[in-house]
Amino acid sequence: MDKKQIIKQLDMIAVYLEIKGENTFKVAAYHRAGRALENDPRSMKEIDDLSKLKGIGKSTAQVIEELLVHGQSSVLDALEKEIPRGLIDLLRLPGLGGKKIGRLYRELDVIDRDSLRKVCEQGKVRLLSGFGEKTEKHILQALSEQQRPAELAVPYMLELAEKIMCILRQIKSIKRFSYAGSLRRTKEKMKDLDFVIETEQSEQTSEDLLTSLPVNEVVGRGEAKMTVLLDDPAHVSVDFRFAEKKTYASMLLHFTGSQAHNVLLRRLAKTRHEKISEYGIERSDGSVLTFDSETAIYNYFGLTYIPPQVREGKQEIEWAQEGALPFIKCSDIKGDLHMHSTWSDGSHTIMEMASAMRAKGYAYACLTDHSRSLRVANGLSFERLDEQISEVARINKQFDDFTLFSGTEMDILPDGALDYPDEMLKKLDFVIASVHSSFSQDRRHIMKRLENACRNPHVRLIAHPTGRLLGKRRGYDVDVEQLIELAKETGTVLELNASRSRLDLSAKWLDKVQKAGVKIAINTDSHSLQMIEDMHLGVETAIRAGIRPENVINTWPINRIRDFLLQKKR
DNA sequence: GCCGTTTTCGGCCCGACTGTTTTCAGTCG
Repeated sequence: MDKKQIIKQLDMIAVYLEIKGENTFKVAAYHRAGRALENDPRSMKEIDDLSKLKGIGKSTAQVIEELLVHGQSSVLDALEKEIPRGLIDLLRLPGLGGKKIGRLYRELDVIDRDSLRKVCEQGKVRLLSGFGEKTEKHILQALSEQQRPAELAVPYMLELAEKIMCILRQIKSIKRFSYAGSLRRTKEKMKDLDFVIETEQSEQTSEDLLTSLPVNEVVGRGEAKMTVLLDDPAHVSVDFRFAEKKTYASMLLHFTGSQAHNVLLRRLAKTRHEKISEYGIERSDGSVLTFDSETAIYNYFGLTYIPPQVREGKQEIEWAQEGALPFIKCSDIKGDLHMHSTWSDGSHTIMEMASAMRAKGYAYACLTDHSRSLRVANGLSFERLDEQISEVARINKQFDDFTLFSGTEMDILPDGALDYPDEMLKKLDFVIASVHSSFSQDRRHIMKRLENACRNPHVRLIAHPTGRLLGKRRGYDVDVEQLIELAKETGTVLELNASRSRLDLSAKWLDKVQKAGVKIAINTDSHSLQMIEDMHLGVETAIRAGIRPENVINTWPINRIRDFLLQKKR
């Protein structure tokens, strides 16, 4: 049994114990044992003494040992025999937790959704002490509603968040605001949206929000927060937390999370006989400190600033105790090496794109329109590419503080051939190769195509290496580890495509890319002026993977990039 | 169930909101 499976079994034990009404700390202990395994970088084989891990003691170590040796756990087996499986599903219903489900099971013989619906319809639930008519009604409602997808992808959620932010900017009682939660941590998927809002009149603000937002249902509303379900197709849940000026930073820190990170911070506070909450830091004498920024809060604890993307409750506190985290920042980016113009499928002219890149403060950018075979994108013929090279040279003359490179995003054709011959490619400053067709080929064919591209002396970068579209399609069957090896061997750069719909490669792979010593380029693949702004999503994804700026070629100054492009590949 | 530079026993992260209750438990994040 591998680590993932073992963690799942530990979490299952915790869930069963929760329904059994066990001590919540015992329940948490099983979850914590799972997290301890998850956060340890070693494989199960490499971990010799389980109980040495913090969070794993005698009992949980025994359960894990048993799972490793026999593939099953007597503790879990006993729980499965004792407690009906259908109850697990009920935990997903909002408002129902282990305690209530346990009582429904013991007192009304509820074992699954159907039996729960029956006792609700019979009016039996409202008779239990601690339950009432409203609870019964809410359960019935939850049962009848279709299960929403557990998590939605970042492109959908970010667009929704942007619409909400437009509305927040119009509301007069709002002094400032920020999105928080998973979106601020740049997770690829998330369950809901969180906003922290500074206001002196929270009552008025929530009133204004309700009149201007497309709201389907108000889930909860109080002085300090409001939760609504939006009227979008997915009925996304949005939390608004209201803060005063002096608590804003603490509120933002708290609601950016993650939960696991907050737990680490609270434990750290506790060792200093202090208490941290969304309202500030309470010292041992009872006085409460507030802060102007998240940085000030971290510094108070002797930590350097921790970017949201690494606040996952792993080793980030220890790293920040040792000194500044050496990860890339948005301000490190000096250029964007992948963009399109009206010459292929972009919406803006070469001049418009170049000017926008320059206005963003970049020292350089590279125009990479599509190649001839990509007809749907109006790919450039040999003649048009020649023309474009001249046009780029002309435009380039108009800048003295900005360089526009001439490039291409060339298709790797289904048979593995490249879309332009070498004589064409050598005229260009920068050649990107990517897969845009025959996604359903098997792994062997896909890898052969990528290998051909890597081995071409002119191809400097493989764009969006897996071809995935977040929330839409999985991408093609690529062996990323083998691709990293190929990139290393041939001196090819791998892209982190910063477009919100891609974020490809993902943080998980980027970590391996950096460890292999392969260089990365973070590019927006912009097809419009607006898309240029997605660069921060790429940088944030890189931060999640712990990428250092020196390993990202578009952090390099113009001279170094120019040298790099002039040099032959390895 | 886990843990110990306050502790081998008695804690375990903190607060908002709802629905049930007349002071609080359960759920959620």
